[in-house]
Amino acid sequence: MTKDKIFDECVEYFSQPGFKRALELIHRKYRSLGRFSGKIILENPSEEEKEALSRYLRRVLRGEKVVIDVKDFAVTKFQDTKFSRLDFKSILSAVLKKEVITKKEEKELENERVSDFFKSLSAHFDKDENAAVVLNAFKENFKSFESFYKKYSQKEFLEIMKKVIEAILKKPQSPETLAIFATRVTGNPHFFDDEQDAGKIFLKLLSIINGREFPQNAEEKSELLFDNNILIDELSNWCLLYNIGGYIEDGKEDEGLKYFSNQKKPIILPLYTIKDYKGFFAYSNKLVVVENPAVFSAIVQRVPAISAVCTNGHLRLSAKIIIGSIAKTDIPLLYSGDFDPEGLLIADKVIQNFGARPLCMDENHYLLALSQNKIDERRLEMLKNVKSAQLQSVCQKMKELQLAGYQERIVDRIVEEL
DNA sequence: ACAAACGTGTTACTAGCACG
DNA sequence: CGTGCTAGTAACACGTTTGT
Repeated sequence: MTKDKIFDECVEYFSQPGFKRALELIHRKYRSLGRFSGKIILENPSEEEKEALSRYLRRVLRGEKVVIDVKDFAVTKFQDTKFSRLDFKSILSAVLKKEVITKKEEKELENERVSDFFKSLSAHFDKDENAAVVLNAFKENFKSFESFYKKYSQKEFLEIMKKVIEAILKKPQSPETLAIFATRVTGNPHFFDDEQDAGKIFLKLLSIINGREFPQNAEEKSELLFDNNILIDELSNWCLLYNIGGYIEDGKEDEGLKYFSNQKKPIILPLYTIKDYKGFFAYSNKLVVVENPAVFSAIVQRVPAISAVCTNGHLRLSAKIIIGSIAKTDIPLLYSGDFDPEGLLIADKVIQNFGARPLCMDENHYLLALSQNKIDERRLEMLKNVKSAQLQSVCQKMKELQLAGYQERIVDRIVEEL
């Protein structure tokens, strides 16, 4: 009889249904121990199982529980069969139709696969020193990319990573929109869109290389990309300005903004336009920042000499760039917003980031601005994120009253202060 | 003595909700 | 309709316990 024939015969023998459960358990034991030892326990064995196992182990098995010594099963008793020249492990593998390896071997195998992956990736960027830096950052932080690695086949992931790393190496020297940038690098304008995995991976790696946290929201995303000369939402991310000038290059004032200021006309600038300025400044000796466009409008009409920025809700990148730039010119910054959790959170950010002074945002003005609108528990929770000392007392009062207050009601007081 | 299993505490994602 | 928040859940790492 040839070796193959006896192997097949052996597989057939162990494939009988009575062995199935026992062999599965033996397989599990081997995975954890790395050898055939220990005990397995079959609860409630069927007659079929008892019969098959009794015959093989040459002892009578009965009762609700069958305990089998794995070493006895796989080594001692196996030696006594006519299959003794065969390897029990390969038989087990053939019967269960799966690999018989330990957890440790499994890990090592996986590590090897990952290391092969890195090798192929490095090979693609052969001798490029800049790439080596990026590759290193990727390797060292591989953990945070593992979910993507698992999601794709190695080949697919390799292709994605090639493009992502290429993109980082080719990031623009002067501002460029994401769609144009993606087309330049990959031929596909949507390749790095942030709902795509490639976009997420790109952002992740970019944030690591920039030594930053991964962007938590749309604004942080815009900001990270903007700092790398990539623009998203370049037309929808805008900011409302009044009496504010800009520098085209150092010291050279922009005539366009100057014209609108002289005309006392508010204007809206999108990120797309903002990107071309070197800096911004206020024509007035102070800057007032407001959340609400209606209040902005009232202030501009009644105090025409003021310089003003309207954030129109949450602080967006366009407003941050302009306010940040004006803050550097060392003039006082005043902020006024609504008295609700969102409004105080915005105020907190403006105070923390740009050293602004709250304008009419104390407890007294809160009481004047008070409405009947209830604030629920969940929204009140947000108040605990307010860090500024200047806002603590009004936060306290709000938790007490659980009512919102609106800027519109205190426009007169705001105007008086300016 | 060693590795695996278990339990616990922390972190990363996801879904659902309220707001503008 | 998109956004940011919280809370719930899954994944993960660490230290301890258990079994051979």
